[in-house]
Amino acid sequence: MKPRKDDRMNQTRPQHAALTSAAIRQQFLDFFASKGHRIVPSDSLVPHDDPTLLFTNAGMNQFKDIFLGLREPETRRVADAQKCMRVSGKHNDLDDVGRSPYHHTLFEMLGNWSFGDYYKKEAIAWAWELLTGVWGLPKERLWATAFQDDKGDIERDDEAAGYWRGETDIDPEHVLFFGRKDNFWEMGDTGPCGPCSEIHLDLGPEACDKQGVAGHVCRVNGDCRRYIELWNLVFIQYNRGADGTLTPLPAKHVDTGMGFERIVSVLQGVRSNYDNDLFAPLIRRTQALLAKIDTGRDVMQDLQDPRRAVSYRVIADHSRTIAFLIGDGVMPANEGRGYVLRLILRRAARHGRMLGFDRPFLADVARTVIEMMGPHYTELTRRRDFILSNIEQEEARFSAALINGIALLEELIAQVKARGGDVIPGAEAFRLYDTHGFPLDLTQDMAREVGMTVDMAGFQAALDEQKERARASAHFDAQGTQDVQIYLDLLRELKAEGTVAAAGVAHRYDEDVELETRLVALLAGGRRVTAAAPGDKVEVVLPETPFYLESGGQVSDTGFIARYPDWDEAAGAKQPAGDDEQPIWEIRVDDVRQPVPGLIVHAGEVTIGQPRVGEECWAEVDLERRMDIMRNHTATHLLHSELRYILGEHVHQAGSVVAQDRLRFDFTHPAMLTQDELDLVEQSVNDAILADYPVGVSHAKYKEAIAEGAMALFTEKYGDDVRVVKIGWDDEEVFSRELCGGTHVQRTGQIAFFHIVSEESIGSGVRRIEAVTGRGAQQLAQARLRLLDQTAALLRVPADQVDRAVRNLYAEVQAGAKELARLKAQLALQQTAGLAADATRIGDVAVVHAQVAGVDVQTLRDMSDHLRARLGTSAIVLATAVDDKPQIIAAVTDDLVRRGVHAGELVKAVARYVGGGGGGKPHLAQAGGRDLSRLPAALAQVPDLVRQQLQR
RNA sequence: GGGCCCGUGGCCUAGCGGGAAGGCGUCUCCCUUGCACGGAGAAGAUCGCCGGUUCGAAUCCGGCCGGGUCCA
Repeated sequence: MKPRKDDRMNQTRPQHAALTSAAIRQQFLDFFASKGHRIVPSDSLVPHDDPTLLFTNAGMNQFKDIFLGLREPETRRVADAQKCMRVSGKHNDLDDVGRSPYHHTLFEMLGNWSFGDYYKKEAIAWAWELLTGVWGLPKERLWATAFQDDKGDIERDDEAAGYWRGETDIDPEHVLFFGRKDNFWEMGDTGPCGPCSEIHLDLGPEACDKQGVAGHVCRVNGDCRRYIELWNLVFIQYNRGADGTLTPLPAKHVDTGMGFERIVSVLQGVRSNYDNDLFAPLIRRTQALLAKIDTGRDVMQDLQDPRRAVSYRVIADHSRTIAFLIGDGVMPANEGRGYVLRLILRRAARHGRMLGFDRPFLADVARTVIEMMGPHYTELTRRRDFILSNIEQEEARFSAALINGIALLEELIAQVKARGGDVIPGAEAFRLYDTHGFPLDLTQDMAREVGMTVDMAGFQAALDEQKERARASAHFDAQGTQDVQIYLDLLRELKAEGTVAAAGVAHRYDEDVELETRLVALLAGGRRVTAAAPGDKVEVVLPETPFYLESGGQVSDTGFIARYPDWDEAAGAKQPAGDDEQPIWEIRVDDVRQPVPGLIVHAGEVTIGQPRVGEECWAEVDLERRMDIMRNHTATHLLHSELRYILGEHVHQAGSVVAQDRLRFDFTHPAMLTQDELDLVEQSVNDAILADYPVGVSHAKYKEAIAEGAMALFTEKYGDDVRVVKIGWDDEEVFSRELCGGTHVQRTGQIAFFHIVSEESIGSGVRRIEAVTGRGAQQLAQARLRLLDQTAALLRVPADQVDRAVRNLYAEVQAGAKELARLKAQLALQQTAGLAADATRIGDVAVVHAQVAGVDVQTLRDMSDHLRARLGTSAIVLATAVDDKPQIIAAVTDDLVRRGVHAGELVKAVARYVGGGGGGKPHLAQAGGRDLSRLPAALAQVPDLVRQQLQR
């Protein structure tokens, strides 16, 4: 009997039919824990310290520094499940999502790492043990690959192949060699790299999707779906230099990655990832939601329809991505990561609408994502409400964009139809998409409904043009790409000498603001020097430093490094003798940087003398400036706490700057703050200052600190040991508790005063508050009060009555202006009688041409209206002086207009005499000029002009 | 980082170089005991802000603020 498809699939998982994805993940982690690995949490999807990366896209991202030799690992064996995204750049799976069974925007990568510890033998043996021993995959269906250079330059990886044959009981025929494309891994053009060894699974001939294709042969690394890659074991053993040569690394590493969704499908015996228990519940949830809406069909049959099935899959895939991204602090926005989130969210919403959703539904699907994934990715559960409300808001924004777009498109269709066309111009379709965010496929759908098409070539051309423009203007600032190599060498050398500790330059900002130390290295112009002279720009390395290094938004300290004359004298005289003591040499420190982890350099200028490497010296932080910074930093925590209290728990920090003169705090909040809210926030922060809470710094384990409710920044990377800044009394509910490495005042009272300077938007859903404290606030208050006093003096009222005085003054001015206008109008109307009597007669036509004193243009118009009504058939030209410049109004009755008299031409001709121009409608026109003295002569022309026009 | 669109009485919109218009809402009166009833009248606008061009700017140009949207 021929085995049925299902039977065959079952053969690949004989032992664990009921394994859940959560159990599989846990078994992986437990397995490597049993092999001495430390299990670390997944890093954020938002990479820190790596501007080249939009999203975490591989398990090794968080260990990149270790492979590059920039950071020492805390332990040599780790394993984890890392959330990753592939939606941009080299790896872009977005377009395949939903169409292929295994491409996802968000996925988990299971990995185990060795940092200079175990190597190929163990990595191979353990991978085999887990797959065949723990998970019971059939050995005869597994294949292994190893590296053999197709270019013949690099050594063949017989070592790996040998371990496959020697350390496992894999069929030796199943060990194959492949070239660079499949089996050599490089991080970039230069840097660590090495051969890799992959494990593939044969799903059986039925899995082939190229059956019947002429010449197709199923094979490992082939082009069909029969053989799938399960696990990639990378052996990092070389460093590729800038010249392309490979040099063996002293410490060899292992970097492995196994796609979680795929192994779950394999172990659960399903063909498509959308059928495993990571995705299927999301599809079911979507169906259940849809079933509540009258779609006119049985949604339970939807998956039979390939097009609808794609929509369900896209929604399932994207809802995971959306929930995780927002969980990691990414907000829908019009640029960067936020834009990718918006794109994905709107794609999902669009697919929902194609299925028949007529109301927001994504948050409901995301709720299921959180229920499913929350137990392992606890940030989802912690930020549940935040995630859901953000999804709701963005979906609502999308709905608004659609409604607006539909109205615009209907208008456009009507225009095209009016022209007798049936093609919507590409440029117009693009404008809808580009400017109004209206999806192209919707434009096409709506066009089709009325028998029209869209000019796709035109659309594409417009899109290309847009892309070209964006690319042309993208200037990637070559931000002083100093060669890090010099710093790496320097640090290595200093460590070897023992002048700098193995852990790097000791960072003592927490304990001291000045300390006695030694100048261990000097750089000038990017080169190492042994001495420097006044005026030299230098970088100074000390074995330990009291200077704060910019981090967590707090700017670096400035100050001095100096050597004093009493240095070598008797003990006890080592203190700088006082302010008036002239140092032997002095370097002004303007900035503090860390070019490579562990190496802190003080950048500045030599102001006095000639510092020499090896000399002892004092490092002194500018204390006054540091105090200002500390006030601002503690105030930032108070502000954060109050914003959450007053606006709600949805407020999360989205960045901050703590400088000496101001603080800047970015946070998530959907709307502009009202004045009342701002006032309340400001007052509450000041109350907290006056309460004079103690500020304490403690160290804790990350998990414990979070469990106690400490606020952590979304995008920040925290080690296991964290520093917690607590504001409040011990025996009461603490006021604020945040993970923070910065410097703070001891008691909030030292902040003295807090004042908000501005509140603004920096993107949808993110607000920015700038504020001042202490001395800055005092100076600001002084300047403002002075201004107020001056204003009060001008108004001749006490300062506290300035607002009322201005209001009264304004009301008076307005009332006066109104009354003046009324009187002027009255006066002017009284003049119309005289003007009418003086009208020149040209046949049956009355012509009025006169200069009126002390009126405005509006009054002239009113007068002309009256004159026309009074005189009947008439042409009227009235002028006056406004700001010493002539203003002219011409009015003509309708019957005269029909007889060829045109007020616009009339007024234009008159205005020409006074050096101006004008125009208007045939019955009413307006003009102005420059030369008031010629106005009488100009007006005198009017009867002739009217006569000419009548004769035409 | 680069584009594009929008900002007009409390709300929604028209006007896009020469008298700030309409609808909803508010107020007064009339009619009417029902539902978004009908009629007459009134109040309410620094046309987002600041500059520039022009005889003249809600309108054109530039900058800023606020909102929307696409690309990188």
